Formats: sequence, C-alpha cells, structure tokens
Amino acid sequence: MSTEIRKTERRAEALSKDRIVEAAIAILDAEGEAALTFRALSARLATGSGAIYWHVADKQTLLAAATDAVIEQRAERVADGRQQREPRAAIRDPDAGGSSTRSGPALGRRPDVPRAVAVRGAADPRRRRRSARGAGRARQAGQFNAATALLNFILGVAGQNSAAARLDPRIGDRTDFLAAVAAQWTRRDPARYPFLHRIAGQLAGT
Amino acid sequence: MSTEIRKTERRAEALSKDRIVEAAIAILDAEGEAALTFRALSARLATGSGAIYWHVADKQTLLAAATDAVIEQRAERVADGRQQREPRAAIRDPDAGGSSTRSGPALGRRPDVPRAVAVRGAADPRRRRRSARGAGRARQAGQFNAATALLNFILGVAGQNSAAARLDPRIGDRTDFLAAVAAQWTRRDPARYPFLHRIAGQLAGT
DNA sequence: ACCTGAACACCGTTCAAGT
DNA sequence: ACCTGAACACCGTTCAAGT
Repeated sequence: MSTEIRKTERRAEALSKDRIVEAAIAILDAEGEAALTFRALSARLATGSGAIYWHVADKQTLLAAATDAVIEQRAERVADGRQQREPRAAIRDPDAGGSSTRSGPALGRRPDVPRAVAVRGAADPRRRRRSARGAGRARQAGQFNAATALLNFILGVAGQNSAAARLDPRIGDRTDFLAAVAAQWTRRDPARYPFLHRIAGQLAGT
Repeated sequence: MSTEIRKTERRAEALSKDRIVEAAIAILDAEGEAALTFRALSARLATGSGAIYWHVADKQTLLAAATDAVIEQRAERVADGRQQREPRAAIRDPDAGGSSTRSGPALGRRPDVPRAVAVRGAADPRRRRRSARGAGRARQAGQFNAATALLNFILGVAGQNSAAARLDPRIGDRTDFLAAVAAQWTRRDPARYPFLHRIAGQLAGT
C-alpha cells in the first residue's frame, strides 16, 4: 500500500506557480480585478498568504503571469482555427479584447505582450505558408505593422470596456451604455462641441 | 481696510474641487499614479484627508476629473493650432498618448472620454469649415470612425507606455526598451514563435 | 524546501467634533 | 458650510517559527 500509483488525474495538492495563476484567473473572471487579493487567493488555495510569496515574487508578477496565461489560451484558440472563419468575423468577436473575460484589464498593463500577441497572431500557419521566403521583407513589415496596429486598437477598446464595467458593473447591455454616453454628450455646450451633438445619434449604431 | 480688492491673482487659499484636481495632476505628473494618495494630496494642500471628501466623492471620481482636465488641455492645445502643422506630425507626437505626462494611465480607464476626445479632435474648426452641410452624412461618419479608430489606437499605445514606465521607471529611452523587448522575444522557442524571431530585428526600428 | 500566520506599514473612507 | 484628524477595515509584503 505504500506503492501508490500517482495518475495524472486531479491533484489539488502541493502549491505551485501554475496552481496559483490558475486560481488568480478564476478570481479575476468571477469577481474582477479588485477582488484579487493575496488573502482571497490564499483562502481559495487553503494556505497562508505568505506561502504564495514562495512561488510568486510579487502581485505585479502574478498579474503578468495571469495575463500571459490568458493570452496563450486565446492565441491557441485562434490558431487552432476554431475561430478561423472569416477574418472580419474574428476581428469583430466581442471576446477578442477581453470584454467578457474579466481578466481583460490586465492586458493593457503589460508593455510587451500586446506586441507579442500581434506577432503571435501573425504567426498563424495558414498565412505563413503563403508568404514564401521570396515574398520579401516588405510583406513581413506589412504584417507586423498591421498586426501591431490592430492589436493596439483592440487593447484600447478593451481598456474602455473594462473601465466601463468597473464604473458600473451592470453594464452588460451595450446599447444602453452607448445611449447613456450619447445622452451625456448632448448635455454639453453645443457651441463648444458641435460635432459631439451632430454625431451623438450615430454612436448608438456603432 | 475691510474693502480688500480681490484680484484674480494667486490665491492659494480655500479648498475647491479645481484646486484638488490641479494638485492631483501635479502629483501624477511628478511621481506617477501610485503616489497619488489622499494623504499625499492633503499634505500638499495642507489640509486634513477628510476635507477632500467634501469636494470630491471618491478617488475614482478624482481620477476621472483629473483625466478630463488633462484631456481638455490637450484638446485645447491641438485645436489652437499650435500643434497644427502637419497631421502626420501631430499623430506622431510622442506626447499625444500621454507618454511623457504621467497622468496618461488614467486615460485608458475611462469608458466614455476616448470617444469624446476623438470627437473633440474632429471638431477642429478648420476641418469643420470644409465639410459643408451638403457634404452629407457619409463624410461625417467617416470622420467619426477615423477619429475613433485613431484614438483607440493611441490609447492602446498610451496604456503600454505607462505600463512600461510602471514596471521600470528608468524606461526613458525608447530604443533601450525596444531592444530589451526584442531580446526577450528571441529567447522564446523559435519553433512556436517563428514570426517573433524573424521580426525581432524590425522592432527596434519601429 | 516549503508552509503558517501574526505583524508592519500603508491605504481609502468615515465620522464625531470643531469653527 | 467647511474643515480636522483619529479610527476602521482592508491591503501587499515580511519574517520568525514550524514541518
């Protein structure tokens, strides 16, 4: 009976960086960034708060690791082709910027990963194949720039979305939210913001 | 002597929301977002921390107000035409995204203002003149969309920049930073991230 | 080597008390 | 009406002490 066979099953034992990151993402998704404290984390992991520091240097580091993990999953999902239908559709996917997954906020706080994601996205095999070696540097540069621009755009939107959610957690309905913003615009001085007034109606249809 | 003439000079007296916001921006610019505490603020304003709550509801509100003020200034500066040279130059202005002004971080945390700024920018008189009423809705829609896209892009970049600064305050030199990121990329698995490796060199020239 | 949990310095916010 | 500053509940982080 001392020869226990340890299957790669479900072992919720022994703390590890992976388990901590996993728990962090779970909290992030379920309750948002504010709820991610070392106390909440150690409660969920049934350990002392100090134990986490043995595996993770910092809260900032933890957040970064969680972000990486989320990005990795997303990139995987896209590269797998499950979401590969039409590029236009993929871009419009509301999930792309992390609007539904609450772990989105952290995305905008990393200086390097956005670029990394862009590049990861551009590494999609199907596209790579077409750009043979002879295709030249110009095409590569174009891919890089396009990917970077798109990703920065998405991160900008993601930032707004999570900011909106933070200010008012009830904001699930996009239409209501846009209507509210438009209403706020028309309340401003028409003399100073004429364009704002003219365009307010358009916002709802965005 | 009871008839004091109150010139609109330099009156550092009586607390007010404006004075608080002003002080907040000063702290933000000088020491970054982490340094903006109610204690630091009340010390600078020579008052009790509770006094601030009489004029401002919340830290979140304060941050929002500071953001608005900074945006207003920027929009003013641009609209004044001082920075109006070539559009291309204005876009490339490193200051545009709030990279030098440390109050940038807050920009990405507001759900509405980005759109508002976009629209404010599009309200530039010189451009407005050209789009006569007859020009039609299509042009308006184009302006709106272009402005929104550009602003979201800028906010994305601004987020990255401030994130970089937060992680490593020494990051003043753009070249060093990009080189460091590129180096990190080449350290990854070439099989999984071929594009990353191919493109690393390009990053430095961005 | 890894974990525990009290302790430390600090934060946003509240509130009785002052003027 | 406006301001003061102690108090409260909470946070990230450290660290002696355990196994």
